[in-house]
Amino acid sequence: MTAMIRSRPLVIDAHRDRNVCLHCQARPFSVCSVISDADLERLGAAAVTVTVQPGHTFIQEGDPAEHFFNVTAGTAKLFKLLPDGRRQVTGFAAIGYFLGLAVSSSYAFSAEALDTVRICRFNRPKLRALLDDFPALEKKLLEVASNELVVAQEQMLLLGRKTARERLASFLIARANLLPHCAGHAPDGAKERIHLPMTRSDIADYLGLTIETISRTLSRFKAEQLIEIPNNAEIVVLKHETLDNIATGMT
Amino acid sequence: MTAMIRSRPLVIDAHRDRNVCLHCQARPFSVCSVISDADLERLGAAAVTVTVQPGHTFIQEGDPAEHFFNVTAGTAKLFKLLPDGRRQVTGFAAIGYFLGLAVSSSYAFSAEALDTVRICRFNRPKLRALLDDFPALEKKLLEVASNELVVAQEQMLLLGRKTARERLASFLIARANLLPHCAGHAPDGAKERIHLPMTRSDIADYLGLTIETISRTLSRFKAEQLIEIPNNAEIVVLKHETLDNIATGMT
DNA sequence: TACAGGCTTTGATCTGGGTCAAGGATATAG
DNA sequence: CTATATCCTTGACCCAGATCAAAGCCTGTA
Repeated sequence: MTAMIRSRPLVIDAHRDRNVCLHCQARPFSVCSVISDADLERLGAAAVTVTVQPGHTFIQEGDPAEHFFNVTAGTAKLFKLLPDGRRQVTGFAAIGYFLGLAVSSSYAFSAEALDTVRICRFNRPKLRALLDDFPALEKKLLEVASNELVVAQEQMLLLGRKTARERLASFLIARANLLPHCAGHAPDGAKERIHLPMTRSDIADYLGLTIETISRTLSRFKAEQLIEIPNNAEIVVLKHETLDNIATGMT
Repeated sequence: MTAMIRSRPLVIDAHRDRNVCLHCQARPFSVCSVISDADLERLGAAAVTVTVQPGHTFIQEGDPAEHFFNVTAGTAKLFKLLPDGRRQVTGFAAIGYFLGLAVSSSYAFSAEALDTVRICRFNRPKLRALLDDFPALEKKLLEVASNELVVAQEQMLLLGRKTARERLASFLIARANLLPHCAGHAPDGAKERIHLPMTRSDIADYLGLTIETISRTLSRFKAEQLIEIPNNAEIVVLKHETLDNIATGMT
């Protein structure tokens, strides 16, 4: 039974709860945080909860953009392809991420689940109605879009002008800053254990490098005692400040 | 007299016309297009018209973001710098461009006028008031931000995964598609004359290359009869389709 | 007409990161 | 426990584009 469900790439959760949003773990991290508790039922009614299995591509670049998504659990990679298969990962969508800003009539990117991903799905008309009814939601989306643009420009600087070493350092620092405690201010002593749900190949495609360069550069960081690599999915940042200096080209 | 004005980097236009917006050349291309004629006076009252001389940096990355701008004439380059001077041009802002989306509390980029640039300047509180009074304006900004994100992701693909040849072809095609007539559908026969207000150095910093590579690649395109270069600020696209195929990696 | 200063082009050489290739670690299936 | 697959690491070598260097070529000034 569970095996059967496991084998299906997309699962639309059967039993709908009118209070899904009220108990949602992702709410404080997402655009939904601007909706008051009183209006949550309205929000929940517009959304469909979907579970995506690891490796499944649930948004295909170029497809008509009928749905918008909010990630409530897991992580997805967002990417664009060239005809010959070259890939650029444009970002990773984790809990709270609103998917569907970089969208006109069709999706500008594809999205694939890295692990088991849970999403809230809205169709266009229902989202439109929500935005009309809750101006705060529209304002929040604009704010989120602005932040995404800042991040995108930072990534252009990385892709256009940084060395492999600087790119990896930037990536590790950005990941470390996602951690709840004292973002961006960890001293060189404190150990920060960061989780990497993506493969080396995904990191390479995100940073405009190859897996070999990722591997070599991480090995070098390890040799320099800047990081530890307990396993492939985790990295311990030993010297946050030093890595931060490398990331910003101050070396 | 004119010489004196020329020497000042920023000129705030003295004689304010309450109907500035009504006769604005940039309106059809800008976010202001969603404001009805009846409300135009309100819009004009919130804006200050400013002229920026070529070469002047009128937005400095990191400065507190007190103003938002709308370009009404000329072109500016938007860029980010690394401490050692490496530069990434993240875009070019021409007529109708709204400056201030990639902004949190401080500017995420610098902006420098390439030629004489005219801008409408809004301060934060006044823009906030306009957005509250005209929800259509907020919706329009979200739409514009979405489009910018699509463009930004396309640029990440270019910077992360395209060859020098593909980058230049992409740039020329994007410029050609800015031309009013039949965007994106010019046959290989038709001549499209594109204007380049920026230097080779700016193009290099936009495409993550060096001026030498820009120059060599353009020379090669010329030798292959794909383009003509009547002067440094203009390029005639002879084979749009062929360049488009190069741009998308289909070669 | 000459000269200065800033772009741009072109050539020669170098190198960071890509490509190719071999092995090692982990994981899931049988 | 072994087989097969997938991912990761490391080494040897190569090349697209960077760097270094030297002319051209405008445009404005006098």
